[in-house]
Amino acid sequence: MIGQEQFLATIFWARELPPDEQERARRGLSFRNLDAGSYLIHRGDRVESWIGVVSGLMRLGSVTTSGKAVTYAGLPPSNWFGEGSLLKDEPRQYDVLVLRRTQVALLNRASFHWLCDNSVAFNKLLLRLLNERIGQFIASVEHDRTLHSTAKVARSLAWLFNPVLSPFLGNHLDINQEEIGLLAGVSRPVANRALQELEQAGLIQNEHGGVRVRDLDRLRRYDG
DNA sequence: GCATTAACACGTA
DNA sequence: TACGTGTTAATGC
Repeated sequence: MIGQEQFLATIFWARELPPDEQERARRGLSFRNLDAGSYLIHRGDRVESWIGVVSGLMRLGSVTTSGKAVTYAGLPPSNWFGEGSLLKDEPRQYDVLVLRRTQVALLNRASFHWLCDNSVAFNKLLLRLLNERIGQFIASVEHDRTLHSTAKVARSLAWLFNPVLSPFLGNHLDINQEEIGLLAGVSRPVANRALQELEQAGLIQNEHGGVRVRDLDRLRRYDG
């Protein structure tokens, strides 16, 4: 089992719970290491746990009948997801692809439901995350028709760096231009040009194998 | 027109 | 050396 110190350092919501609930959550946690290119979840899988990204990068999406990959969200470190399927007790609705070597934390189903039934703090946490996701998806529907490639990249980055959904991420992330393209749904050359534009606009700073966000508010609102 | 793929040179870890 | 970046040419929607 994970130690108390590591628990508080790696699980962003740990400190929001009172000590007895922390203990219950800590006992329900386990960890897995995943290789790039593998799938953590396939659509239709049984739901076994609530999942948090400790390190690395994954992509939540699905594959259309014609075989085209569609991205719904990037999953950077400290992002927790999958509560929807747990709450509804239904099979997974999406695929989760591992983009680069990743470690995940798994809160088992029994602990998740115990916290839902007994912890006010945990329910507040879930409400906050769900509310933030609703905002993201509504904004996505609103803009999807009109966005050009640079704006798509800007929005994808802004989503990754959402401080409510990924509070431990800070303003830097190890992610290369190919991976940004995969998240934004554009090719690598287009991602490359978009990143240069966004850098010239002062919104981000490109680093070798990574990105630093300079102005998250403007990045979120960027429309070309 | 703009995007994609494939290929190349170059720089960095 | 292996990987990431920047760019171009050919091609497609």
